[in-house]
Amino acid sequence: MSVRLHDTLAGAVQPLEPLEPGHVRIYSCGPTVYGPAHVGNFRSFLFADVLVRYLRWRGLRVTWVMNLTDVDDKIIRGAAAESIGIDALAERHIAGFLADAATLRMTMPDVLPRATAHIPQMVALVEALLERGHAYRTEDGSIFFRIASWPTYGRLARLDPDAMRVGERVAADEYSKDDARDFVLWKAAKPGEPSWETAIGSGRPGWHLECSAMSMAYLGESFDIHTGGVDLIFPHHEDEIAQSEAATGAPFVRTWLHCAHLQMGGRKMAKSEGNIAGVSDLLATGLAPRALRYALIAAHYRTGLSFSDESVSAAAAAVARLDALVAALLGYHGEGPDDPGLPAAIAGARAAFGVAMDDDLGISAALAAVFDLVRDLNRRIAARSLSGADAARALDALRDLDRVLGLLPDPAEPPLEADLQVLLDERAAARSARDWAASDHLRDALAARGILVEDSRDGQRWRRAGTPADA
RNA sequence: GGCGACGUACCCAAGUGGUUAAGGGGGAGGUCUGCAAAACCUCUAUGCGUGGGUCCGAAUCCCACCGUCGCCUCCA
Repeated sequence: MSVRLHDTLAGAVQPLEPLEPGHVRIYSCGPTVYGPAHVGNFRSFLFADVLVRYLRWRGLRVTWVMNLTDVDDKIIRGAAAESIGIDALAERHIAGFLADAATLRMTMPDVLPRATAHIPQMVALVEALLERGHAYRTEDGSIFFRIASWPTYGRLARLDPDAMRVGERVAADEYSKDDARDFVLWKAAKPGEPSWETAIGSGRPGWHLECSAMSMAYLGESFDIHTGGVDLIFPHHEDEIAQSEAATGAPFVRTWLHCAHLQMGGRKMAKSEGNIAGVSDLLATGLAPRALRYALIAAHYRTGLSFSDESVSAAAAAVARLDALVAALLGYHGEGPDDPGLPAAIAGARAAFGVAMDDDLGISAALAAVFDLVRDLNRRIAARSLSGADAARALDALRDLDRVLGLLPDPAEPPLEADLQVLLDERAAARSARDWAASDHLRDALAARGILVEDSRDGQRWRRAGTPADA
C-alpha cells in the first residue's frame, strides 16, 4: 500500500516515489501579500497542509516550503496608495496571513521564503537562461523568456501555444517583446517602483521567476511535489516549468498537485468576482476556527467545494459531534474490564482511513471512517462497555487520526475561566441538591457565555460552542 | 473559438462494472433523561441530468443531447 497522487502533468493518479526514499520535498505557492487572504486561498493552503500532515502520519519525512510573494504589481500599487513602502505593506499582510494560518491550524512550513530575500537566486536563473538562449532583453532592459525556444511549452495546461488567443486577452503589454506570448522574467526599473541593482540590470523579478528560484533554492533543481490552485496551472506553473528546466536542464517537479476552486454562489471565490470571504471576518462572527477548517478540507481537493452559510453550519455541527465524543471520553468513568471489541474497531477505522487517504487524499471517505468510529465509540459509551483505560485508548486513537485532520479540541487549550468554573461548581451543587430551577438557570447563564453544559451518568460535562447559533 | 472538469437524496458530498448507493448536515418518529442537551435506534435516492448503446450485469464504459463550472488574463 502506498500513497498515490494525481499529477496534473500526467493527468493520472500515480504512486508517490520520492526522489530521496522516505523524504518528500514539497513546494506550495503561497500568498501574494497585498491584502488579506480569503478562505478560497486557504482552501489551497489547507489542502497542502493536509497533504503534509498525511505524509508525515504515514511516516515520511517532509520538507515543506511555501513562498511569500512580497513584491509584485498589486503590492506596489497598494503601497503607493497608502504612501508607504512595499515592505511595510507586505509585513502587515504577512502577519495577517500567519495569524490566520495558525488559527486554522495550518502546519507551519519548514521554510517561508520571501521573494525579496532571493533576488540573487533569481538573477542567477535569468543569467543561465540568457546564456542558453532561452531569454532575451528588450530595449527598456526588461528580460523575457522566449517560448519559441521551449518546445514542450503548454504541456502542463494542455494548451497549444499556437492556438492561444493572442491579441484578445494577452493583448497589448506595457513592455515590448518579440512574441506576445513570451512572459517576463525581469522587469526593468521604472520611476516610482522598487528595483534592485543587479548583474542583469536594474529592475525587479517577474512573478513566475520568484517561485522557480525559491523552490529550487530550498529543494534542489528537481523535487517531488508542487502544489497550488488550479488557476495557477496556466500561466504560472507552465512558466515555472519552462524557465526552470530551460535553465537547469533537469526535470523540475515530479508531481503537480492542483486544488480546485472554492465556490461561492456558484462561482469561484475570487476578489475579481467580488464574492470573497475573509478568514478573520468569518471568525469575527463567532464561527469556530475548527469548523471553518472542516468546511475547507472536507471535500476532495480536486473537486469544486461549495462554501455557504449552510456548508459552514454543517461543518460546525460535524465538529460539535467530535467535540461531544471527546468530552464524553474525557469524562468517562469505567470500572469494568476492557472492551474486547475495541481494538478491532480502532484498527479498522485506522486502516480504512489510510486506504482512503492513500488514494489521492480521499478525505471524504477518510472522514466517513472517522465518523463510523465516532458512532461505534458512542455506542460503547452508551453501553458502558469501556474500561477507563479503554476510554483513554479511544481518545488516543482519535487524536492519532487527528494529526492529519487537525479538527479536535486542543488538549492544551485553556481550562475553563475561573468565574465560569464557579458557575459550573454551583450548578453541580444545585443538581445534587435537586434544585432544578437553580440548575437550569446556571446552565442558561453558562450557555450565554458560550459554554454548553450537558448532564450524563458521569456527571456534568461542558464544551465550548462552535458557532454563535449554538450559544 | 480551443482545452478540461462536473451533474448522486432537502443541502454538502463519497462511490469509476457485480450482494442492502459511504459519511456529514437537515427533517420525521422513538429510547434514555428531573428538564434540556448529547448519545443511540428507525425512517428520509428501487435510484445516481436526459435519451440511446455495450455487457450476464452500469451511477460507474461508449455516443448524443441538456445544464453547470473552470482554464485560455491578475488570481490559491
